[in-house]
Amino acid sequence: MQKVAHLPTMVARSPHSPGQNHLLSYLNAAEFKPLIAKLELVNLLLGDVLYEPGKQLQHAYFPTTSIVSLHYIMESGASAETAGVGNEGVVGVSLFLGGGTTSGSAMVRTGGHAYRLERHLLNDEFHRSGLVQRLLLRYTQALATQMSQTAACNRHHTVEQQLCRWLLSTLDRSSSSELVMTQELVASMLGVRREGITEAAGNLKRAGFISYRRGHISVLDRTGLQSQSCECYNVVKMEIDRLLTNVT
Amino acid sequence: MQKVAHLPTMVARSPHSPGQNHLLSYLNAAEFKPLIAKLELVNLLLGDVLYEPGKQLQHAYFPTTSIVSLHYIMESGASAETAGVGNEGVVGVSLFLGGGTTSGSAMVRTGGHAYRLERHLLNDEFHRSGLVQRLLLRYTQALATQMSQTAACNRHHTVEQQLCRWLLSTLDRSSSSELVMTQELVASMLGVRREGITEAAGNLKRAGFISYRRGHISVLDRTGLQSQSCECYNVVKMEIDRLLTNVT
DNA sequence: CACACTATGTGGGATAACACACAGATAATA
DNA sequence: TATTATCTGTGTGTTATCCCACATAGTGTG
Repeated sequence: MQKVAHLPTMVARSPHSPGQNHLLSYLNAAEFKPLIAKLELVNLLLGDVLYEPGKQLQHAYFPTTSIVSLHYIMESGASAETAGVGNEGVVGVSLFLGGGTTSGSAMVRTGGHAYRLERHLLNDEFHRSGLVQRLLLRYTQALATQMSQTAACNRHHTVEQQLCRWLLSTLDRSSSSELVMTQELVASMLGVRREGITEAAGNLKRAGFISYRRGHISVLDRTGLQSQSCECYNVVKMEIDRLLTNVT
Repeated sequence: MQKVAHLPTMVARSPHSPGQNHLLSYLNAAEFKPLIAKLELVNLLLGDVLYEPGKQLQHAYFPTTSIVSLHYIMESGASAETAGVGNEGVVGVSLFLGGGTTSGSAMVRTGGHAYRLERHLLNDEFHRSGLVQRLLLRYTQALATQMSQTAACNRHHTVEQQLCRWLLSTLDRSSSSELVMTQELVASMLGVRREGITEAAGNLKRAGFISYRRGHISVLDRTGLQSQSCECYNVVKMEIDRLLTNVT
């Protein structure tokens, strides 16, 4: 998913580079150097909460190796992920949309790095109405696509199909085929019971698509997973590609 | 929901006025007269399709008395509404977000009127970076809130709770307490079977909250419906109010 | 008025997911 | 190494929703 062909000069050689984030990788022109210089590299730990309902977000986060879950926590305490954000996107669209806060939360679901930008700097850049604005708006549409696809998927597809979709989209945001996460975490992201994930994962293991041990899931057969996944994975992936490839 | 207190001059006295749409009601300053003049009043019929996956949208629609459903149609043919748009919003955010098309569809679910604006005119105005842009971006966030709340709601709440939520939000967009719609239509919007709606509606009727006859549903006790509804109705309503009240 | 069409009501059986309870296995720590 | 935490596996029973079939009741039309 991370196409950096349009960006020969910024591809990461050093362990950390803003170019590892797909949106930031577009900003290689000289005019963006001052902006890039203001990015702050942060290390996000599993479970870190980037925002909560009603709390003013202070920074936008551009993940590189981390993955963040946007989710809603119900009054009952149950929760459900409505979208995920990895190196293809940015956490904090409400900053430039104007709301400042949202009714949902953002939590780190895979530890790793991200570059963050202070909210006023992001807003100033957004209102220059240039490439950054176009990128952020297109990404906003990609995010809306994810949310509405999740709504339809939650309605019509089985836990096993959804687990496949979720593993595939997580894999796209990871550098390794071994994902570090417990079944408990996956369950809370999908908003189902842990036992349901145990059962679905058992099926996928028996089919030879994945293997796992306590806290780790390895994808052995990506194609196999796709065959068991619902269409939602592809719909979202293709829409992200369409919206965020060759933005000028 | 349609607070027009900030707009004393444009409140509808004539049967049709752009001021009946909450977003358009903000545009009462002299500078917007040329824009308002370019709005075209259209009559939308139940079932009209405003856009489909992959098809370039030609106009943005600002409903006044009509209600439009944004939904996704699965490969299986099943569908699910991901958000509704009435006099509080606009259909076609993908025009200014940059995608042009979406993976979902938009269909009229309550016949009525809307004002439409040719896509280039909308885009030009958006890029003036003034009030219209701020309104559209805030509405975009409200729409995203609806989508993600629908995702969580589909995961955790019962058909009856969701029916209450849906009736309440439809009522907010209607001038009458009698909604013109079949149980079949409601079922396809919520993405459940018609029998499920028959059963849930029967319960609400027995409780005295609604009455209905072939093709018509009347809300008798709004408070009763709220008591049976999930929290999702209020979350979305309050967020729309917060985001779209007193925008300057 | 008769008819066709569509909407609504209801029942029986299947199934996916839930809730709870607990056993076994693995990792972290003392 | 022993102990404790936590994670994973499994069973039983329950429930919401689905699927299918068909009965009943409105509504519009010729």
